[in-house]
Amino acid sequence: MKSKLTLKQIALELGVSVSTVSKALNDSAEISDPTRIRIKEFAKLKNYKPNSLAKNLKYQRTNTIGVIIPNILNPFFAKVFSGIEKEANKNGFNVITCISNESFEKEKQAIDLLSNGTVDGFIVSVAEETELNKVTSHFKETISEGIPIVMFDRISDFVNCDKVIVDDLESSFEAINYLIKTGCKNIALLSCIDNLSVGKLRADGYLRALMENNIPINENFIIRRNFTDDFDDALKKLIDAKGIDAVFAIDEHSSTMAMKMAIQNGYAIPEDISIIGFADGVWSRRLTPSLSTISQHGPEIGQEAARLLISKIKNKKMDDDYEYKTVVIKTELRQRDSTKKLTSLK
Amino acid sequence: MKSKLTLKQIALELGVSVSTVSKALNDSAEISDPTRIRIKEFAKLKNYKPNSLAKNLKYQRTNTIGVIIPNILNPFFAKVFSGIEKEANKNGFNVITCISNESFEKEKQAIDLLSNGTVDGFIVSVAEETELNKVTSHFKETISEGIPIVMFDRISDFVNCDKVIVDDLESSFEAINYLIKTGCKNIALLSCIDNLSVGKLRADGYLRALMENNIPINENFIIRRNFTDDFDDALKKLIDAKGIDAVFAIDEHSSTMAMKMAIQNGYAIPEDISIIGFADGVWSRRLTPSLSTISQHGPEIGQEAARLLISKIKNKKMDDDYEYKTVVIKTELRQRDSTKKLTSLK
DNA sequence: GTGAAAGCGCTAACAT
DNA sequence: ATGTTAGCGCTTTCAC
Repeated sequence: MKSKLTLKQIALELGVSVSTVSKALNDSAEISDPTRIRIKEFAKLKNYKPNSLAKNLKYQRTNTIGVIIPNILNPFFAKVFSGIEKEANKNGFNVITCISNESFEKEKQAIDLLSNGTVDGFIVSVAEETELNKVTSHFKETISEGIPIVMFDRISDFVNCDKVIVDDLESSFEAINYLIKTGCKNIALLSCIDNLSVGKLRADGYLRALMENNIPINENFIIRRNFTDDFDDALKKLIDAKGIDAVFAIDEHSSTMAMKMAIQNGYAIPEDISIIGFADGVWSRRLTPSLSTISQHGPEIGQEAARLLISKIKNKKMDDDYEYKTVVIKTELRQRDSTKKLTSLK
Repeated sequence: MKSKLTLKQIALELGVSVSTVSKALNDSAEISDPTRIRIKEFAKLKNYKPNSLAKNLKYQRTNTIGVIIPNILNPFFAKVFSGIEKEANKNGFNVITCISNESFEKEKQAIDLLSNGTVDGFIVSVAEETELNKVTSHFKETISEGIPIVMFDRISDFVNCDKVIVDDLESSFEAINYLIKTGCKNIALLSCIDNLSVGKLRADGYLRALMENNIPINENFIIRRNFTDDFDDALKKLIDAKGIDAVFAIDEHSSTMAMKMAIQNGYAIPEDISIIGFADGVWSRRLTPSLSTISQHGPEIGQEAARLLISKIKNKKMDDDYEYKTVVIKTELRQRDSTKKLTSLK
C-alpha cells in the first residue's frame, strides 16, 4: 500500500512550493499557465485526491448530513431515505445514517456523536420512545449549538425547527369520505400505532369524517392499539362478527392483516368488504387483490427535507429572524382493487 | 448561534495551556488530579465536544465506512444495511451510504468521492450495470490505494477482496429437492434477474437438482429474463397452459407475480401448485397464503461484511501475506403455506 | 508569478 | 505537573 499523495509531496517532486501547487490545482489566476498545466498534469497522472478531512477542517464544514430514522426496514422510511440521498448527492452532500430502532438512547447517542463536527445538520424522524416520553432536550441542545435539524413524519411539536409532514388528518378524512361515497356504512378503524402522533391524526380524520356524514361512531368497530401483540385477536373477533363492510387500516401491519383475515373468512373484496390501507406502493400492488392505499410520497418528503436542511446549512448567517417552516406534502388515495370504483357507481 | 468551543478557548478561560487541557480530558497521568478535575468539569459544564475532523486528520483515519448498494428499496439490501449499521455502530464506526441505483457511473463516482479520506473502507454490492460490463477498475484502484473493500451478494470474481455471499446454488438445489420430495414433478423456473450472477447461480441449482433426480428439463417451464418487461406475459401463458405443479421463483417480482397469477387462475396453493420464492420475510408472511421462501439472512450478511472490513481497517499493517476470505452464509428453506408439508406426507 | 507563514482543532514528543 | 512546539493536509494572506 502506497502512502497517500499530498500537496507537499507534489511540491517536493516538482520543485515548487505547497501553496503554488494548491493555487494551481484550484485554477488561481496567480499561477502562470505553464506551471499550472505542469502541476495539474502531474496530479492527474498520479491520481491526486485532495484530502477532504483537511479541507473540511479548514472550512469548518463537512458537506455531510446526518439522517436518523427509526427503522430502515419500514419501506416508508426506506423511500424517504432514498429521496434524501438523491437530493443530498445532487448538492454534493454525503449522508451518514443512524438507525434509532425506536430507542431514545440510540437516537440521543447518534445525535451527540455526530454533532461534533461530523455532520453539518440532521434530518430526523423521531423515535417512538422519544415521542412517548416527550423528551426533546437533545434536539434543542443541538439546534442551540447551531446545528440545524429538519424533522419529517414523526415530528415533535415542541421543537422549533423545519418540518416536513403529510396531511395525515386530511387524507384520512378524504379516504373515509370515499368509502362512504361508495356505499360503505359500517367502517372499521384499525391501528397498531396509536402511540404515534401520526396514528392519532389518522384516527382523528376517521372520526371527523364519520361525524360530518352523520354516521354514529361505533366503538366496536374501532381497534386502536400501541403494539401488534393482541391486535390480531381483536381483529379476528371484529371480522368474525360480520358487522362491517369496510376497513380503514392506518398502518402496514393492520392493513395487511385485514386483507389476510378477510380472505380467510371468505369475504369478497371489495364487494363484501372494502379496504383502504397505509402501505408501500410496490407491495400493495403485489397483494391479491391489490390494496388501495393512501400514498405517503416518501421520496418527495425526503427530497424536501434535504432541500430545507441544505439551504439552512448554506445560509448560516441569517438565523436571527428566520421563520421555521412546516412543509405539508399533499397525498391522495391510490385507488386499486380493494375498494369499489366510484365512477362505476354514478 | 454560539461559536464552537475548542481546546484553545478552554485553555484561555482557565489560564492553562492547550496541551494541558488535551491531556486532562484524555485522562493523561501527567496531569494532577486537581487541574484534571477542574478542566473536566468546566468542559462538561460548557458541553465541550472534541472536533472529530481535527482528530481524524491527526490520526489519518475517519472511523467511517462507505456502503454502496444498488437499491435501498429492495428489502434484502435494507436488511443487509441494517446489519452493517448495527455492527459498525457497535465498533464506533459511522456509515456513509450511497445508492448506486444499479448505475456504474454513480457507483464509480461514489467510490471516487469517498476515497479521498472520507471513509476508511467500503462495503459494496455491485451495481447491475457494472456487473454487466464487467468493469472492475474502480474497485481495483481503490484497493491499490490501500482502501479495503468488502463485497457482498453481488460480488465480482475478478476483484481480489473479502466477500460475503449466500450459497445460492446449494440453497436452490435443496429447494428443488424439497419440491420433488413433496411430489412435484413439473417445476417451473422463474427469473427476472438472469443478468445477475446470483440469478444464474440460483438457476444452476434448479437445473442440477432436476438432473440429479432424473427429471427431464422442460424448456417451456423455464422463464429467464433480464427485466420485468415481458416477464408477466410469459408467466401468464405458462400458468394458463396448466402444465406445472410447482414454481421456483428466484426474485421478488417473479415470486409475487407467480402467487398473484396462480390465485387469479383459481389454483389452490399449495394443493394444485406449490410455490417457493426469494423474498423478504415480513411480506412473505403477509401474503395469502404465506409464501415459502429461501431466507437470505440479510442482517447476518451485513454484520459479517462489517466485521471483515473493520478488522481489515484496524490491521492495516499485515496486508502483504493477507489471504482474502470469502464467507458463505448458510441459508435454509423457510417453509410456510405455499408448499406442501413434508412431515404430513410420510 | 511564486513562496513563506499562519491557522483550522487536535495530539504527542519534547522541553521545563 | 505543565507548557512549548511541530505537524496532520489544506487554504490564504502577505511578502518578495
